[in-house]
Amino acid sequence: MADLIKITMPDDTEKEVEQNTKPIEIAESISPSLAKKSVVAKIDDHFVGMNEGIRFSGKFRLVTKGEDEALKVLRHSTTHLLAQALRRLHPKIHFGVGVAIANGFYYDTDDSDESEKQVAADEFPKIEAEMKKLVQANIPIQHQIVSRKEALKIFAEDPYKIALINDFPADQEITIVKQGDYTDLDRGGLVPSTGWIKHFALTSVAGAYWRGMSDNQMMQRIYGLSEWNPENLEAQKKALEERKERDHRTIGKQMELFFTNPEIGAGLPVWLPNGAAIRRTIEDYLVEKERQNSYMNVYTPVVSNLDLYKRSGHWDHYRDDMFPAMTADDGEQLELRPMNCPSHIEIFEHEPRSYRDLPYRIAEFGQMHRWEKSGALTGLSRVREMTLNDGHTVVAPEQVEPEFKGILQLIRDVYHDFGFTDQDYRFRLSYRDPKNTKKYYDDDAMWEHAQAALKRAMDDMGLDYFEAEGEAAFYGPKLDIQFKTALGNEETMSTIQLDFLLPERFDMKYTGEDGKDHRPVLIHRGVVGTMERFVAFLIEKYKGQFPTWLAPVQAVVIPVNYGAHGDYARNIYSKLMKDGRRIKLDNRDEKLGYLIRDAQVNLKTPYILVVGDQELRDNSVTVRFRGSDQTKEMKIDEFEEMINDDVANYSKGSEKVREMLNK
RNA sequence: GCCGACUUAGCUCAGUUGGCUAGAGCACUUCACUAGUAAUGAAGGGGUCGGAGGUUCGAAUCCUCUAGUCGGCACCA
Repeated sequence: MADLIKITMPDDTEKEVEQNTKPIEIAESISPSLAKKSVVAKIDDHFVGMNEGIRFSGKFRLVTKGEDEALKVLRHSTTHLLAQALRRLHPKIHFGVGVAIANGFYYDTDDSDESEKQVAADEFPKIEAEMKKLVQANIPIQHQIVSRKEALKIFAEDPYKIALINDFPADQEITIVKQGDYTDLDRGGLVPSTGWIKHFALTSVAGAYWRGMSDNQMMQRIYGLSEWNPENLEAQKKALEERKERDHRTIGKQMELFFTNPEIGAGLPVWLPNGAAIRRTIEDYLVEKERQNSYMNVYTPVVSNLDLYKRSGHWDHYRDDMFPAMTADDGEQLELRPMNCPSHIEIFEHEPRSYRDLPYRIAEFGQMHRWEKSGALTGLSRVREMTLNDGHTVVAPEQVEPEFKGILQLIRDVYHDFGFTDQDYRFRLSYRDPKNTKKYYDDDAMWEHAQAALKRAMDDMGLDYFEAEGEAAFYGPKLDIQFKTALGNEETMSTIQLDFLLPERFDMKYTGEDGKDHRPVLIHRGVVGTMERFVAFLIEKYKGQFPTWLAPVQAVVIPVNYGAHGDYARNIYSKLMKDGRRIKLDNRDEKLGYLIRDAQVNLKTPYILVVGDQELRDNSVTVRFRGSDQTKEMKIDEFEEMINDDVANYSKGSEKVREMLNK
């Protein structure tokens, strides 16, 4: 007779069942519909397949369709389905690690034992067809525990699996999963049979280093989607297409914002007039905001003596990512700056400083040059020349926390003006990697102290954050503000970095109240990171439909008939331009509908001003707001008041504008 | 940098297995239309097919190298 085990149901009732009872039996005893939608079971944190025996007592739970965890199980199961199909088509193919990810799954493959060509996307239809056959066959999926020796034997032909097994701790139980003729190493969390996997698609293939280490062999990572129902799969595919419509590279072309070309050089973007208008608006806004917060705006050279970066440590840490130094005739070595903190330190050091000068705040919109690896370059998000919204404040040690809070407040004020909410971002405290302290400034006490100070400040402000080891700069820990982009990536928007190292390196000091020299702390901060990345972010966020205050062209003036109304249109154009608005006069000899369409679709301008006989007579314009087909005739002064108000409050009143038009 | 794919007019894309002066739509120019809220009609100009080398009687189509772009990986002060 089998032993009894005790399982605790989700409602806390306890049940005694025979060991090796199958979860499906328990589910069926509760209700057939539950059994039908249960994907897998869990005992405590361990997965048990629906048709596998429960071995231990513990908390019992069924994972059912509709839960996020069930979707992960499905996607994880799809990796095995893919592998089985691939093994049939490529008998000698090897597999690395396959996992479920946010929108789907991937599996790393290596077919180099079989052919010179790795699996490529043109084979997807064939692979998908093979996967469908396996689904049709509804092959059971069963786990089994094996000894290390058995496992090594089973996977003797699979070098990557052997490597995984050899890295398992000695006491780890090894489980494998059998799916017909296919066997994989697996911890559990799979659907009962291949028939459960119905709606999937392979999407792309890309290189990926084995175990994520660039010294290792490169494998082919096959990405795919997998969903419970066809609607979700279609929605996923559609989302992939919509990404392209939002992509700043696509919109950048359409709206003529910027370009790059090989003649100028890879990763060196050129800002066209429309893009430059957006950027200039943001720069002007931020310089003014910084001024209000007691920052002094400065300019420092784009090239500096290389010794400056040797002294700062940048040369040691980032030499490979810096442009090669230029050597002048007289032997002086000049370096395109990758950062401007050393120059800002020189500004602080330019005169003796007193404690009365602190916090000493300077800021600069400066162009930085970094030798980004060719494979990393992408549109405006990753470039070799970028304009950094950089600022440095020099503080006494006891001022670190209040200054940190002040900077964070400035950042949040800016977010408010741009209409970002706390749903858009999360705070990351970035610490050094405790396992690899060699990468960083060598002073354990400093690190402990600084990391604790950041944490304390965040706790004081009552802000939620997460902690990330290994993300710190070499000179100190930092707060990074991570934004979710419209395309679903996460990137650093703002950063506040504590630095105890550079003040040492540059022997920074100020005279204290006691008349003695003291060592200050340097805080690096960026409110919007680089202009390139920030504008790319905004393009994607707004899908090119910039709020009026940022729009490259805030209104287009369209004469009904250029011959008859062109002069009047030009007058309106000139008046609004003179008053500070960005206006385009469309002087093409085209029909009204055509010009309106062009302004809406391509320029995505907020306001269209149509003028014809009637407007000429009334000294007015007929206004149409982007996204609405309502029009309203108003006096020019009236319109000007409206658009100026729109700009002045960072377009937060654009709802009001629409209401006005709808009257 | 690494793996893979791609690269044809300003833009978006066609161009069968290599074979006649390389195509379309949009954009641009010109002409006609006194044009009222998401594309008026007609005509015209524009590319040697990313670059270099090679195979061939013949290459946008095949091969090699190179540059750039895209999808990822690694990197990201």
